[in-house]
Amino acid sequence: MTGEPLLSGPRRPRARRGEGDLLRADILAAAERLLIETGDQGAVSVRAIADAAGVTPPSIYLHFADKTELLFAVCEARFDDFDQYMTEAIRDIADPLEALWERGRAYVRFGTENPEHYRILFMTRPLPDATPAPPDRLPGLAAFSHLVEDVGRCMAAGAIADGDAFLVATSLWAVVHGITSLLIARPDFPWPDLDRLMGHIVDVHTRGLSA
Amino acid sequence: MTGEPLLSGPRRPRARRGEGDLLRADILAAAERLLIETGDQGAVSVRAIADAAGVTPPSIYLHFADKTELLFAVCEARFDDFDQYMTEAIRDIADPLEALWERGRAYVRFGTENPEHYRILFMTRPLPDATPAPPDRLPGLAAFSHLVEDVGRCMAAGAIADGDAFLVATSLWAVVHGITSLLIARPDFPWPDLDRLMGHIVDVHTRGLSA
DNA sequence: TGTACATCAGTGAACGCGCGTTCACTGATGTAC
DNA sequence: TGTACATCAGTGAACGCGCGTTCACTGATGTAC
Repeated sequence: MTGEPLLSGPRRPRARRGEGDLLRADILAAAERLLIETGDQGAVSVRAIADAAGVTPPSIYLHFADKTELLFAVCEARFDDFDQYMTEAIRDIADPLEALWERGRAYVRFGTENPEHYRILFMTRPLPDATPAPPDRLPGLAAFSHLVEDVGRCMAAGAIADGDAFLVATSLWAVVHGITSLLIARPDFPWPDLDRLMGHIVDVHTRGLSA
Repeated sequence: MTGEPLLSGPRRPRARRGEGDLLRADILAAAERLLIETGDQGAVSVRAIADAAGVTPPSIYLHFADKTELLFAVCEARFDDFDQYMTEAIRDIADPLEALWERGRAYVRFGTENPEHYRILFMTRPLPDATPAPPDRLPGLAAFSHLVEDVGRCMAAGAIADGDAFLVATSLWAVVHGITSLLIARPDFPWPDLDRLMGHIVDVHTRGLSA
């Protein structure tokens, strides 16, 4: 009596000698794909990832010490994407205040279009890795620094009142995160039209932060 | 050879006839206690809840159809607490604008002091219950309605510009939720002093929403 | 050019575990006569 | 007041399952001579 095949998906061809690291990328891609498909971090098991990558579970451990390290690596890659997405979105905007608001809109857009990524990035408990990572390599720090720089530019241009750019950036982050995460976590709420809501928030902050 | 005892905690005395519902309350209390202690919804198993309540796992099913129903019941109770906490906090504040801001501060306080409750209420995916609950019984709606009323009072008093109270309330909710949930999910971030941050946000909104 | 060998990518089977849930049952409690 | 009985709260054991991880291995690939 033969058992079920260990791999239900297509089998991945074995990498050539010296090219073992190719599998690492495939595993990361598979893990991310599963996160998006299932929409549930808890449902993404090592077995499922291995299957999606076309290999057997032990192969995972050739490239990652354990499941935690694997998921952490997925997050790091996503943070980079997120930062790039926002940078791209405001590249051609000359007015610093408009750039700041567009960064906010891009933030909400990325989050709502990639809810599972966003959930991993900002809505889950920090991995119990216990090593709080040196502040200069805190995942997501680059993106936040870019926000602080945008705020600084607005202050320099006199578009918003001079003050603590870090404090202002933190509170703006809270606003866009609040919208994004509530849209993800409470889709059943009778949300007003998103553009209208964002417009209102931009208005309030334009007046509230004006010089 | 005798096995391990099924209950590691103290055994709960059997309820008297007709008082079986007492266990229901004990189970809810135990589930909530575990959520707070472990700080992880996934770590709260039916077995652990039963043990904490001093009964065996099958007893749970005398009172709840399944685990989902049990956790949902816990959430409903928490929503009520949350609403009451905020109502209490602003009871003696006559000025409508000051009451509005204090409601916000109470919101953040409740969330950061009860992070696991808050996580269940607003940071987890809606239970796959699939019944989106009639809007009038949406858990948490009472609390939100009270916020809308506060905003309406501010508009009536001329403390903030007239407009769509629902829209304003939604965006204020997003702000306080943003702060609360980020504080919970990203404690390692170099947060500014919370009072200072809240003060800044209140200032911005006072100016931004002024008539 | 041919062959023995070391290296490397990946496999198959199994481990021990905790999970949600079901089922047949026990034994205390209140009730009817 | 005494006893048989129905009811009810809760138990003990087991179910099948999927999990993360380990271990000894296989077989293809490149290299040294």
